[in-house]
Amino acid sequence: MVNYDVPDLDGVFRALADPTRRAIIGALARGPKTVSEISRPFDISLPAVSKHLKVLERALLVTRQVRGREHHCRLNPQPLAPARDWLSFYSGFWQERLDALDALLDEEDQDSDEA
Amino acid sequence: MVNYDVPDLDGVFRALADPTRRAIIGALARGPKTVSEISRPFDISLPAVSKHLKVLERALLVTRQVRGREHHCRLNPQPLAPARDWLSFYSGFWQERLDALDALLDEEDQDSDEA
DNA sequence: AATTCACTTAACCATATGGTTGACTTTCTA
DNA sequence: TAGAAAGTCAACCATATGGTTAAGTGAATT
Repeated sequence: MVNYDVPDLDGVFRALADPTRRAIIGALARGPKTVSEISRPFDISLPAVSKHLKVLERALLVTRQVRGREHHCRLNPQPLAPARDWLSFYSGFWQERLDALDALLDEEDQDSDEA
Repeated sequence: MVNYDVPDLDGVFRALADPTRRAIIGALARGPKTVSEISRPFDISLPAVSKHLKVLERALLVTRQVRGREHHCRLNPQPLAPARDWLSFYSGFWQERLDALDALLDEEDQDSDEA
């Protein structure tokens, strides 16, 4: 049983950690595509693309609709949001605050070293 | 030779695809820590933590400053920004536009099926 | 009915990952 | 100066990843 309540950051980040899969997402952002259409620009075998799609599906980033012998894949960007939020939390506007804090802590460390 | 111009999305996303490493980042966001301090809350061996830190360092997310026998680790959030930007591009406000486009393409597909 | 097309599955390979324990180096301390 | 402390490194293990080719399944075409 998979837990749909807690966002699967592991799966999403792992899915994004491959340039081929990111490119697939980029392609699907322009609209749904069949597996063959997806695989066309890549210099790898169809089974390799099939595996990448399975990883993306496991992360719920891609859904598949079978029509006859064609599998139409579509991007589902929803799971990207928690990942983006996680990253936004740890990067961005409060960076300076962190830097200032680090500098302060460094001074304190040096003070205690010198004491 | 490592390319510092192009952001290493692979490395950053791979580094983030592990809950222990994300927790380490969370801990370091509260200030620099030694390796022992970092490893304390975790139920894994010190070498395991050491490996995680190496992955984070390779992604330039953590820097290390050796003082005597202690290694002080510090979070470097910079590499998170390109990852966050990538995610922001593919999730967020223009989601609705994509949904509308998908729906439109679906209608066209059905039209051509029925023709 | 035979063949081609769109895919998946299976088996295999090399390498990476995440963990362990044990040995080692270096630094601090009693 | 002996020993403890902070870490890394090395070797090992099980499993995952990303790729391949070959075979299999089911739908369209001729």
